[in-house]
Amino acid sequence: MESGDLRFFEAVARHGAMTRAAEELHTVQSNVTARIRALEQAVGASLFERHSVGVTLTDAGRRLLPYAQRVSRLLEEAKRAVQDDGTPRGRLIIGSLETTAAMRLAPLLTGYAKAYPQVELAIHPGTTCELIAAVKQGSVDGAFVCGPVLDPELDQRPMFQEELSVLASMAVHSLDHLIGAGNIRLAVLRAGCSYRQRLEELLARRGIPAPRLMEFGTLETILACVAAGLGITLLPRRILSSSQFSDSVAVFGLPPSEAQVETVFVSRRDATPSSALTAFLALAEQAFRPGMEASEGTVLNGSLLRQVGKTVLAHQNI
Amino acid sequence: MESGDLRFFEAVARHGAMTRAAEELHTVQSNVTARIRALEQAVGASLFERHSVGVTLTDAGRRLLPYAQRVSRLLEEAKRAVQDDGTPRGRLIIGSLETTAAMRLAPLLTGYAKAYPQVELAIHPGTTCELIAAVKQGSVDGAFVCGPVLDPELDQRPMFQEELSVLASMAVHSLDHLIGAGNIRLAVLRAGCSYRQRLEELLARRGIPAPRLMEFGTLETILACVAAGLGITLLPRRILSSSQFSDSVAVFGLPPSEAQVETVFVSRRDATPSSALTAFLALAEQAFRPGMEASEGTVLNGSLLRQVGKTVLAHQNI
DNA sequence: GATGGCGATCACTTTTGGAGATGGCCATCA
DNA sequence: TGATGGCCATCTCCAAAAGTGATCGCCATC
Repeated sequence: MESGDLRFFEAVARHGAMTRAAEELHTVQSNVTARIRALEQAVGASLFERHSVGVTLTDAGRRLLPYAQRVSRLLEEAKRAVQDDGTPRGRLIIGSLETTAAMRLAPLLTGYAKAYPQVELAIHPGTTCELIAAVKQGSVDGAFVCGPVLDPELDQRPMFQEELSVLASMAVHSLDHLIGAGNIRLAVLRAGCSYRQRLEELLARRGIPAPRLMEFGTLETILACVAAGLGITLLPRRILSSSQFSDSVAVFGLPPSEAQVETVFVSRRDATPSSALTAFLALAEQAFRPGMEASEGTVLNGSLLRQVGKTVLAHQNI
Repeated sequence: MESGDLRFFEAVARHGAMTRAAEELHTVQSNVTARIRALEQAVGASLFERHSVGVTLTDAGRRLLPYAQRVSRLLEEAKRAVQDDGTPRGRLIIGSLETTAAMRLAPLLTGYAKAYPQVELAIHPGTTCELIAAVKQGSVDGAFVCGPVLDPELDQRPMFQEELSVLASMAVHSLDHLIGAGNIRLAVLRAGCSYRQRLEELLARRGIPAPRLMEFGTLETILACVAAGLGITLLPRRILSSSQFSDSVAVFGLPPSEAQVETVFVSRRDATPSSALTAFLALAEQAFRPGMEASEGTVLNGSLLRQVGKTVLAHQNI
């Protein structure tokens, strides 16, 4: 069994059709057929059921599929590892909740970009769910998400606590009052947003059914709509401090048990982190957890990191 | 980069010479040279330093090597997974401390062999160190070793407690007496034996330097020599109950903190266990930890397992 | 300075993979 | 019910890749 065959296999499985897989693989259908047959012979089991239109995986095929994916990931990682001589370089894609990106990341990112100009840094926004999937699938190297994350495939490092508050228009004088009104709308960033879920749970505990949603593309729009009285939202209180709306929305604190959320940085447990990621983590931990030692496995880069760390720390409280 | 190239690479790295690697790979040297060159081109780094005699890995090569090994392991596992339809079959190699094998495994093994006649079961004896290395390397599927095992690559399941005792000849009336004598010898199974290490620590805590060793191939020889007054040893007390020497050696108990050792079953965390291994674990847990639920991930096989479980339980206290 | 071990290179052969054409199967639809 | 279209299997042909064996050069060793 060769990794090349598995690439063919994976593409066929994904498309459910050899003809379309052939296109993706830049080859012809007869070829795909032949290699799948060869693979089936090599493993001694039939992998697809052939139908008049398309193919579907057999049980054996379903067992093989995750391995095909793991092998190709591993080969990619191997290539990166060979090229990674310890100096951070190449692409580094960091996922982040939009709120985290807005409130926390700017100084860290500028510090990192300055320290490691050879790294092409990209931020990929998303919800906790989306980002966890992206990390597991390998399309981002790591992500700041709403913790705790229990997934055994993922490494989780606590970064900082956020205090969530309910935001409403200035016309709202108390949450009870609002709840009494009965016609609440939630302004959320995205349907899968973890803060939305929390807000719904929070309302549910107070006996209020899940209200209607309004989805917005950006934090600013949400705040504007909340200020205008179109709905309420749940967001880290800190988001207001860097916002023009800090004086135009009412903030309702929550009991600590409901207000405190931990933001964690997750990354694949099984993948050896690239130097670029290692350096990022070192900076992030210095920025967000200055009292802590760098965790085990974190390769420090001597004076450079410490110096950058200080820069980041100085900027942190903007 | 293809898995085939990595096989070549790994063989060359292991032999430190292309010519000898070629032999192992059933091909000629020129071929190996060519494929290594191709691989180097594919990853964009040179992997070996060529010397007049043999080759050595470059830094980049050293980074690649573990991936080469992981890829080939993964491919093998994939093959097994495809062929594994849920019915335990094929080869299952279980590592075990010799004492554990002697005292505990017989009923479990006979029960397993009866329940799953299609599995070719093999027991691979060794010390804790050796067995852990063997599990990590994949040459055994799992092993009973002396716990705790902290290795993050390994899954550890507690199985049972042993009570260690110091064994000496009947002429020895107290340990203090023995220690005073000053000319102790330790009879051990193997230099890497974890019980030997414990015994040395135990003596060290009492201010006695590491004494001379006598190595023996089998438990019976050790016991015979201890009985004959040639030395002392540290072994699970239970070993005597199934031994002809139970009346001819003196047993010295130890305080619980030193006496209690946990035997655990370790297996690779990253490898999906074969059906044969899963079934083995289910039986082992039923045999050794009858009060416990089968742990998560353990696939039970309905009535068959329960029935076999009872059989094993009935035999357990031989 | 002869020897032996080992890698690089080259010309040559064999094997494998890929391309393109064709045929068969089957669901769909007129 | 026959035409159509989508899809897979098979076959032949060709090109690329992998493998072979002979030879050369390097260098440590004796």
